Amino acid sequence: MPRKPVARDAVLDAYESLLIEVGERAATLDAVAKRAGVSKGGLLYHFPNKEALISALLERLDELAQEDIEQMKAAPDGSAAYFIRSSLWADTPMDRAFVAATRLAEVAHEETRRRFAGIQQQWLDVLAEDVGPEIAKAVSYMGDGLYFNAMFEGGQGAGNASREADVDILLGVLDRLRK
Amino acid sequence: MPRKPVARDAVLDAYESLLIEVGERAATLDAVAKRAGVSKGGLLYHFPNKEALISALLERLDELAQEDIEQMKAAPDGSAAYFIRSSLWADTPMDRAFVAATRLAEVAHEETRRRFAGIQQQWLDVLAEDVGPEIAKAVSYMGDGLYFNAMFEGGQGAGNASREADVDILLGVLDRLRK
DNA sequence: GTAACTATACCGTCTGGACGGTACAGTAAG
DNA sequence: CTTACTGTACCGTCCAGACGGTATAGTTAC
Repeated sequence: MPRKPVARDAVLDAYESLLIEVGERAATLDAVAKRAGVSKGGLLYHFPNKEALISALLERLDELAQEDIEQMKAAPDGSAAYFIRSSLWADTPMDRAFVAATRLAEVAHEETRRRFAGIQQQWLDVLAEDVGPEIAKAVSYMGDGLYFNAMFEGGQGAGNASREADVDILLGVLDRLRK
Repeated sequence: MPRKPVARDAVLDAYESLLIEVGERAATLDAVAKRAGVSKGGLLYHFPNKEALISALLERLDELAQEDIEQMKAAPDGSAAYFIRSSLWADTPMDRAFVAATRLAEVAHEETRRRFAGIQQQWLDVLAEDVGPEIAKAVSYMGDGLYFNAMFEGGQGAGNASREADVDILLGVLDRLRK
């Protein structure tokens, strides 16, 4: 069999990084190829057009989201606590895929928006099992807020320490609500 | 005296609308001029370049934010409740300016990000006076979450009715926290 | 086992179109 | 006469995508 397509993953990773760090506008095919250490021709060999690149990213997001939801269900201190903790930017594969996709949703990319809605609904369902539908909503919005802020920091922000403190505060608030 | 510069505001409004509906990428100068019913030459008469257009938008945002914070302080049922209610997308001038500016922050526009951080801090301070620093954080993140979702609906979303119900839920949760 | 061939995994260059911005001549209203 | 535009023509740059070429790994045939 022929050699493995090492470039494919490199390109996807590079696209993700650029979306996070410099936004959709600057994540051009040239920039992606350069960051991935691949020629533009090579990039287009794997992804015939930009839409294909986006599709692959969304595919990856879906996979990671499914894994995440499994872990959430199995979390020892409840899915709500897990959810809040995991909404903090921690540079995990899931975080990266999520924030990268956020950039696309912002640019009014319909397919991306639909995927997001789906994932959010799944999260909400799992949360509701843990804390009931009302608190689930509150927790869900807090998590979104955390992501909203992570967006503005464009990757490993300086405000990481203070955000960690915020997560502890939110977990405290959650405890108060549980009673 | 010469006639008033009616085109200036029309251009700003158009830019705002396009940012909200189709994102930063598609909000080109040509598109803005067309939406505003103004020639491109006319647009560039008022705003010599795109950066000037952005500055004017941020100026408008700051003005509206100051007004909003005043109203928040004066809210009869407390600033936290006011904040949650006002975080729902209601197509107010403030909402429009805020979400439009969000689009720019996403594209890593530094000045916009700085302005956002400032406004958020002011909100947080006012909230803390009402409900204390911990709950203020929770409320602040819930509000951000609400905006985060408004972004994805790109203006008057279909999910408006269900979002209104969510606001009621969040207000209920807030009441539980207040005790 | 080696020559002929095929498929995969790339590289590098080019082009057509869009976009930001300039320039400038003209017009209409106060 | 000035302000507030319209309209068009144009330039430089950037970008998505097309295209032609190359290297190498497996496959078949003898």
